Amino acid sequence: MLILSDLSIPDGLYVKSPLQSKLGKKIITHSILLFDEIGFEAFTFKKLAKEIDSNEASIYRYFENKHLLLLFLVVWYWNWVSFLIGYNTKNIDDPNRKLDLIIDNIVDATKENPSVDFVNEKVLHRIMITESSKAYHTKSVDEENKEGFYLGYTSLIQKIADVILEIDEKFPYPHSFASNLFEMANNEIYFAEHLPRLSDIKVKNQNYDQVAKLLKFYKDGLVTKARR
Amino acid sequence: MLILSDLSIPDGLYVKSPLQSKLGKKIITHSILLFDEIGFEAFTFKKLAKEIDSNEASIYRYFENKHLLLLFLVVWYWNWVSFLIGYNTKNIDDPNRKLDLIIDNIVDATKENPSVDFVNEKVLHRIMITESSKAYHTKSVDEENKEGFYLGYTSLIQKIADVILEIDEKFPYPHSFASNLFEMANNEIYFAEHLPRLSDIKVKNQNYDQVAKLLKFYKDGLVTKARR
DNA sequence: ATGAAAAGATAGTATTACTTTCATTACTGA
DNA sequence: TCAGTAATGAAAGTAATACTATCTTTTCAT
Repeated sequence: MLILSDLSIPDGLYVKSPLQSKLGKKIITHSILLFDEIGFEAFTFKKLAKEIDSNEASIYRYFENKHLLLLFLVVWYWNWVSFLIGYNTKNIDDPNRKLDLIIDNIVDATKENPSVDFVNEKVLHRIMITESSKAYHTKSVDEENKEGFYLGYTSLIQKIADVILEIDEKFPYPHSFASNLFEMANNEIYFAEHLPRLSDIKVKNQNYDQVAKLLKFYKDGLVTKARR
Repeated sequence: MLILSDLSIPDGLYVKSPLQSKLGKKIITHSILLFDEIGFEAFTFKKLAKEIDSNEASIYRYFENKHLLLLFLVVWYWNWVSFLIGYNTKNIDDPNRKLDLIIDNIVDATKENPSVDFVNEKVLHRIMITESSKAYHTKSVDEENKEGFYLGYTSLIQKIADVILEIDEKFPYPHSFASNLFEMANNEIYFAEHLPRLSDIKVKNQNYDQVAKLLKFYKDGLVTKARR
């Protein structure tokens, strides 16, 4: 089982760390389920409190508002994927193979991987697909960025960019390509499920293999030693 | 000047068409400015009413809620870009050149192009970059998709996909690539401005040339006759 | 067993997201 | 041109949201 402290999260994201107490963990567990069930817009602390037989005021002792709670989950997810990428590529030398594994983890980190007991990673992944971009498309991004809330994302992208440069040290857009892989993975899954005419991918039974194939097609087309 | 009826928008998106009356147009004009100024989350009909010296109830006669108002603007934007792409590529034969022009329009449709008097397209573009994805990442997508609210997007993507297939009839992901170009354009601009470590692009003075260059790099790397 | 910290319970406020009703203004067409 | 209708404005009301404050009870660590 994964150790919590591996996934360090900037304070400032929370009022009091939810990872240290029973109630805190219940908030995390059930906020994931509730976001998934009713979506970010309809989600309220009152509804969440009801789910866990607690009350609004208690939840406010952990998180200032639902935006920061979502951002907490998003940061958790970034850190978790980051951890898994390190974990799964640690003994791999070939950067090309490494990038393939990274793609597999980006597309579906829940596949045969360590997990944390009170976090349902499968459901968390679903939230990320639908809601994650709302966490950083706000008027408060710049301020939050200054506070280091996005270090999880930037360091994940940096890791991927490094592997891209290992394959092709002259590649002109390593960070853009890395973040695009990440964003595209979510988008393609979302489109396949909800707006299928925006995609050529078919997803059935939570099987995202075609998405991984698509990302690898991008990779092989753009990032190759022989390109120039 | 562009004729409004070129940009047809499904009814159901609005209670009463805002394009037929003075107040309706004021709502469109100022909702664009207000979304830009305070963001989707802080935007309310009450605040908008104050801006246009009207009142909440009157705005509710045009739009059910702010989500549908945003979606209206997004659909408008899709239709506008779609129109411009047709307009700017109509006498071009070379599909490769056509796709380059499409990319230019995706990245910055406000450059030297027809516009509508009561719509500030520059500001609208900014809203699209920050807020557009919120319009279709909701629990109501499927229902709204059934009502045809996303035909503007799907037909735009279909148009682009057709050009991609003109270049390379065997290209395996024409729709995914087309929608990714569109989404990536917005993302890269957003990242360049707010989370620069997620991108290699620099944007200064609203100059998005580097983004266009990036998208064309993708295009040239992936979509070529000689690829196989 | 005691004291501090955490959680629960309750109540309260301002704002949001609407709906309803009625009065006023504008516009339309015989 | 004036009667009727449609559009807008003004006001008030409701339920839910997004909090904050205060006080009591429970839990937990020494």
